[in-house]
Amino acid sequence: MKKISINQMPSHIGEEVKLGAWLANKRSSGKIAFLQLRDGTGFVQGVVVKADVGEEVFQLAKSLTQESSIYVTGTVTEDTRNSFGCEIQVTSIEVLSLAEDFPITPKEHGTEFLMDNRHVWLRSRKQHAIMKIRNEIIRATYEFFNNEGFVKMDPPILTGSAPEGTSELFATKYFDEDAFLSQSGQLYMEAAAMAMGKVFSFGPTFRAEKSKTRRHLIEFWMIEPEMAFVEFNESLEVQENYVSYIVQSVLKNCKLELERLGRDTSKLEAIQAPFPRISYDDAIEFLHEKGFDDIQWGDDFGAPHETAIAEAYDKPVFITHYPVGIKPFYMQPHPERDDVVLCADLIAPEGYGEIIGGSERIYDYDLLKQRIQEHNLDESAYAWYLELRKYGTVPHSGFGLGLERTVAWISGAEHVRESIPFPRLLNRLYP
RNA sequence: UCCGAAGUAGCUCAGUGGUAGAGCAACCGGCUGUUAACCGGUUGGUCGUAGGUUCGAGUCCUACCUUCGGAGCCA
Repeated sequence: MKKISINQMPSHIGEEVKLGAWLANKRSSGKIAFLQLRDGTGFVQGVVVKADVGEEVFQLAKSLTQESSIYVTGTVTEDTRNSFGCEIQVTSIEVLSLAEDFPITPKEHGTEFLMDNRHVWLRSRKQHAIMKIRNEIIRATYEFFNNEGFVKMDPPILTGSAPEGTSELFATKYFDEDAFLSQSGQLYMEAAAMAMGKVFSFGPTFRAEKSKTRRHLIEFWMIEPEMAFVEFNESLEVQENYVSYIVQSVLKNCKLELERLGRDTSKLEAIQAPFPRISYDDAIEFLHEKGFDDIQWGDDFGAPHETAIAEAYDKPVFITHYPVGIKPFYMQPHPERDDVVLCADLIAPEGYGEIIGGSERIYDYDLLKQRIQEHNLDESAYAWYLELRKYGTVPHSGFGLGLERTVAWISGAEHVRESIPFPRLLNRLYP
């Protein structure tokens, strides 16, 4: 008899098969029992009919506890009453381990309890669906950048200096030296782009910020492409094509998961390049028209401002050309204005906030050196970065996409803590 | 760091100065198509911690702790 996984069942209808599974839940009456089975690849219902299996197997089925691990043998049948399309008519059950007192019952739970039990919360249908969507976004990311001729290059995680000096860093020791966990691989990716042309990284990022919102994690994953000979507007096109690609990939390959999450897929279907662009200048004017009198030209947007702008569109929107004073030192100035830079943030719809920040980078040696001095940065730490502008400098652009915010948006999760397997939050280092 | 809310059974909550409650989970029983199944029964408590007011405090007061939501900052 063939041992298969749940996701293979639709192509084995009518056959007798064996499944390794956990019992997610069960319902039973005097003569029939329904076992909700899961094996990681999917969820399926097992039907145990007393008249067919006999007293012994039936009593065994009724005695199973939530999350017990079993081997189930039975015949795969078609069933159109559920969206998966099949069931298994159980003939025998082998108990591998009888679970006791599984903490997450089929009832509501509070956030703290669920987070304390994250190691087993991941087994639930909703969390499983979000993790599958996260995986699909990662898979589509590799596919997109490979198709576009990018090379994956990995920047270091341990660094010796603060790349931007703005956010707080996690400090650690590197033998006798001070070291910090990476908060962005960007500067290294610029060096990589000068070697390989178009590159992208995908790795963890650490920010010791005391942020406590649904959009913030202390440790999160970022995709950072960097492209030589690519100017500002060309970079925006890559960004909108990339975001469209991952959304459409999820729609195509995660139908069951989106359904299980109750996601409104019509909103995702609309996510097709090109995306609207609004300049910082126009955004300020727009906000004033909307009655926001708490922001002036030169201020950075707060969360309510971003949300108000995003609500005006049914696609992600680029906010471009921010004032030079509220952006990092490495951004290329506008060719005709010295008060704004060639940068753009991409704001996701439905209040999920900024998912991409990007810019064209300064490629003139003297200007970059001047900016490093203006920002009071340690010149010796940036010597290698500055040198990139000495040896055949070229226009280049890049951006960073926050994976968890993107996962939260596409899956409709209310908080980024559900879009990463083991979230690191302000007061959360366990499990 | 600031603003707001909340801590009562394993979990989710009710209890508004006078005997500590319900649903779910667990356990026992019933039920042939259930979908957070349903029905009956049983078990289960240092009411976040410390102090105070009161004849009497889960309830009122003070301090502290923890969690949640938001702000700032950012992806």
